Amino acid sequence: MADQGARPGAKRTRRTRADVVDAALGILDDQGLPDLTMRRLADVLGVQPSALYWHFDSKQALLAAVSERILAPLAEQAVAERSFVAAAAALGTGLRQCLLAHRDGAELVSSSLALGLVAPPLHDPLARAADAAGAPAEVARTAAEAITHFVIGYVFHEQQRAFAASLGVVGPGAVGQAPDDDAAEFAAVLDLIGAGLAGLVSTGSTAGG
Amino acid sequence: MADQGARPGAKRTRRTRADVVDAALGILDDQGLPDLTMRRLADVLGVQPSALYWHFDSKQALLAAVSERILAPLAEQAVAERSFVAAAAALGTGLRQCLLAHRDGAELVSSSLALGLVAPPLHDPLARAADAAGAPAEVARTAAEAITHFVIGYVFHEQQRAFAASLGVVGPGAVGQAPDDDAAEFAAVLDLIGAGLAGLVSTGSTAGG
DNA sequence: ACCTGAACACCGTTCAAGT
DNA sequence: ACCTGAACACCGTTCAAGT
Repeated sequence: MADQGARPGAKRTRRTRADVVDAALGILDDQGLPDLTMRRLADVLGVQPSALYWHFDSKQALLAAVSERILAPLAEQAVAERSFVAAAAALGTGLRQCLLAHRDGAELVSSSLALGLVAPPLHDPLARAADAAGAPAEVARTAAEAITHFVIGYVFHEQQRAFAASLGVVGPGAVGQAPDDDAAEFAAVLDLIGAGLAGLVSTGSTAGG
Repeated sequence: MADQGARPGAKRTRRTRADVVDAALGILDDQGLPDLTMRRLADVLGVQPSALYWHFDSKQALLAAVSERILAPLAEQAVAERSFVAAAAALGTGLRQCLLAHRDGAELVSSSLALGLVAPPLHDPLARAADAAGAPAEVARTAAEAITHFVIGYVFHEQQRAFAASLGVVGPGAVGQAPDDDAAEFAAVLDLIGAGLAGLVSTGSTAGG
């Protein structure tokens, strides 16, 4: 799925947008986001850097396309959960898994999302879940905000810490956190948000608006 | 506090670490994080770029020092709240205010934090608040994780959206969100987390560990 | 439609040398 | 202790021109 490109004798004559995204995802997974440069990407594709600007307007636009690909599995995820709170938790874990599936996934998606170049991944599915469960739409939006920001922030931290550890860097934030504790801690905090959410669903209104 | 540097006739002979951080913060506020380059910073200080490497080992180390300065007001904030949940909410809003006080504050702090070059800003004060209120330390840690990640993610989004709007960019994520709604929405989600937190405090244990 | 070649205006970092 | 000067190895992007 990602191992095409500079295979010595196999020169494609033409590339498509999807080919470029494939190659970019390959570099991301193998080398990480800092090494995902237009010049390296062009190299892998056997093309001049300027050629990439025929396919994408800018590097940011390219990264947004990669972000969409990373988030794609989430759209296929069934939201047939027994309750709205359960659906929210399932989508939160699903988002985490999408981000963890690719090196620096959280950082990449975070910036595309923040720049508004990619659609918020939880808003639509949670709106549908709320509709199905009879929960108010305003609660769905608040829940989507809370969970999206928390999950991205959390996984960003996870992935950066993994990177720092790979360099042997030990900073003030790296105190005795074993990598296997992450999933448990993540689940704990997600439950925390879910508990608040359960209160909102029964009340039917957000607190600050 | 930030308007010193290339004042034409006023050439300092020597600079201190604090001078460099001052100048960096000035560039950050005036031009934003992408324009905070070692070369521009050297220019403002009337110095060669290489001179900065006497004061800091790397650009990341410099940015960490700037992050610490941005988070400094939080340390002085009194945590004498009536309850643990109230203290958590107050610290969350305090963190948001620190980040909003400087252009691209959330992005900058987020990366320093993720790299472990700066101490997590809420862990210590929340641990003290839990101690004072008789709440378990494990709850304080979970709360700190949830609130820190949420606040940084939220403000990151706020600031990036403000930037995108300043360029006239309209993407799939920028649908009808008035900038004045941010504070209300922020408060709503913070309350959401607080509600879950209240449950935890009475229970005395986190769910996933 | 898809790409080359060459250029423009930048980056962070290192390191010998100066005072 | 603090900084200069010069270099190294890069960046993203534009644009005329080719096929």
